[in-house]
Amino acid sequence: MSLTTKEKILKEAATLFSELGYKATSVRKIASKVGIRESALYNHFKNKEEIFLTIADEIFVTPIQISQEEIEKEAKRGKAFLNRFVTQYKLLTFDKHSEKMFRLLLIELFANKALRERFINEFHQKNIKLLSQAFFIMMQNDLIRSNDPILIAYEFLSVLFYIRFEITLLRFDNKSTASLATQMEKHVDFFWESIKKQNC
Amino acid sequence: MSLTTKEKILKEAATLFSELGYKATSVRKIASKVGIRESALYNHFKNKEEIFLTIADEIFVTPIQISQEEIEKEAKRGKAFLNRFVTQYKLLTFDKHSEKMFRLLLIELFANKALRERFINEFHQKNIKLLSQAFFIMMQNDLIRSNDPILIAYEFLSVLFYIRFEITLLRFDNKSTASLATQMEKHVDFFWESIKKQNC
DNA sequence: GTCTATATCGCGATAGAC
DNA sequence: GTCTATCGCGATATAGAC
Repeated sequence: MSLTTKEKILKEAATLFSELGYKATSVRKIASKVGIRESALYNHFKNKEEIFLTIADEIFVTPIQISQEEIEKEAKRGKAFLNRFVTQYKLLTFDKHSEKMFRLLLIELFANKALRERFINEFHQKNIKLLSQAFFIMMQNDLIRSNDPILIAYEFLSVLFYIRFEITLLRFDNKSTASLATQMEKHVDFFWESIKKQNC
Repeated sequence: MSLTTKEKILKEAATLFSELGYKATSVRKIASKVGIRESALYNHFKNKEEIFLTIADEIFVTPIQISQEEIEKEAKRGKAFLNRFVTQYKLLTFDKHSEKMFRLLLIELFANKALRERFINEFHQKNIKLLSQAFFIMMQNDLIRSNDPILIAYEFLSVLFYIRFEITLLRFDNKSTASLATQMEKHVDFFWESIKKQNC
């Protein structure tokens, strides 16, 4: 619990940036929350931007990773793979720090081209690639009906993102997200029924 | 093409707000684009916030409306209703002004509580209500399998929103959205196959 | 490493001449 | 209705004492 001044700065700045955005967060406010003067802050960081960039790097640090081998193994299990994916997506959505970083990303998305590109690559493309690989394997194993794996991946991911987006909005105003917490599981059930091989 | 000064202010301010956000758009920049001094601007608006609020009102002005009667009539046509809905959603997504207003909404969403509430009500709830009514009618008419209409509405809308979100991001950097333009139609096809009554 | 003091800037907004 | 001039403020950032 005993943080260095530098760590305290990053902690308070992350909170402020993720609530007010880059521009509206002043060096003054950060210093005030830390309990030091603005000038003292410049002993730890070159300028405001350096503080922001240090924090922004965390946005794309995903604690959860699935290896290529795991995809191939897990995808053969069909719906169980989707459930596992959603469980991890839910953890990210409800984890306090991940929530903060996701909000920061959304707030700064149109102000920062680098963030936009990393969003497309790491939040969209990476997930689409992973999911379409899994759906392709499910088709090979005759678990789901034949279709474009990328289209299916798109359909599956979109709903999760939308729910996360809504949850992030509601939580910012301390509103209840109870109904949305189960929405992701309902999505897996509905989706699996849509794509699975029919036996009729 | 001959705009009054007040109209010019609104036009230039809308562009700036939708690119930089409220805070980063200065009265100075607006006046400069219009071709007048800042002080002259105050002859038309009380202050910066009044300009913003005038523009923000447009965000929720939807040119397209479907009446209750039309829903009941159109929903009976099943997939044709979904195609019509998506056609209108696509028009909004690719219309220059609507795109600008949507971006403004996304940029200011976490800075403005009123916008968040109107987003939930008018972009989410309103569409979910309309769609779930339509799906309910489709179930009554035995066009689609029995299920929770709200769940299905959620699944249908989420994908459209996600595609619109991505298109808005890509267009901001003048990147191609060609593949996404057809993605919405593919969504209808995929979705209809998922929910329609099977005859097997 | 923190402080006080200060430089410099851009911001929103107003007063008053034309 | 537009201009010049100006005010007061809060912002980022630096210099130099302790």
